[in-house]
Amino acid sequence: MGRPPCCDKIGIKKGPWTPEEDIILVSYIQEHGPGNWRSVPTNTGLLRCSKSCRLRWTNYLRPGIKRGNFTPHEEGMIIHLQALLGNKWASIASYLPQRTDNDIKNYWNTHLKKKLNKSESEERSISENITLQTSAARNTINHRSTYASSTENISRLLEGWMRASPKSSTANLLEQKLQNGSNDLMDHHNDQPPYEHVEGSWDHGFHVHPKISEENVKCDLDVQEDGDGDGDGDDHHNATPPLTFIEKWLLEETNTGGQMEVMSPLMELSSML
DNA sequence: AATTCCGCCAACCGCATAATA
DNA sequence: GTATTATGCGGTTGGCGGAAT
Repeated sequence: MGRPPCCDKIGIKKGPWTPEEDIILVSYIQEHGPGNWRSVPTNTGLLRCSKSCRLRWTNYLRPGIKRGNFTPHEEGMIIHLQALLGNKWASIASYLPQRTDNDIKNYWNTHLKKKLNKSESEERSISENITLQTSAARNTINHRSTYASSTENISRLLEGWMRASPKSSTANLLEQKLQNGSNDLMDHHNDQPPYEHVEGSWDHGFHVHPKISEENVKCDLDVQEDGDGDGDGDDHHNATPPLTFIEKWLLEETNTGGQMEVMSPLMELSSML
């Protein structure tokens, strides 16, 4: 019953990959394409489990991966996407096609978290001197970890975005949706990346993210709203494409190589967090 | 020069969900 | 419908290299 076992744990090699193993894996995937990881160790003779092969491919060998320092623009995107989505690294990575979720996660844990903590404590020391602060404002500062779970706060973030974006009408719609009670924006387990139109190619040194090849572009927002009581999902589908504002905005930012003048309001927002 | 400390990052582990017999 | 495995994801760890002492 069920599927056959993934791989027997006996004789499985662990630890760093050797160049020889990399070559074997890459040439196998070039021939057969990524996927069906279960058969990779068997067919290649690699003494690795399928998981390890997949991870090695997605995090290191996959073409189109950008390595090295993160640009300020990428940094800004990560900060804001993290505020919006929480620690949904795969979802965040889908907005930064050249970066892996692992890379982003590492960068967050080693750089950005410290950076934000530092600015947060500075912010706190300043705020302690301001007596006319509302308790809500204090919560914003002191409960960053739960920030993304608040629809209200997401709306506030979007307010900042709208100031920076020309697509205010779409933004308004999205904000309305959020204010109507949808708080599922951060739940990206079923999210599809926004760049499904991007075509991967070996020739261009770019590979389609595994998730891109799946054509079901589903919107968590709409799904959430279908369950909000009115049961009317069609209107929403006609009214707004899934996450259009956020996704297009981010894509445009990426494609233009980083427009810091547009990012600056976001930077201000991040310092608010 | 030797040792210790610290930061970075590749890889592993465990869990949740999807897929399949 | 159920049992079982595959796959994907996020959290965590361990090794390596450079900085500090």
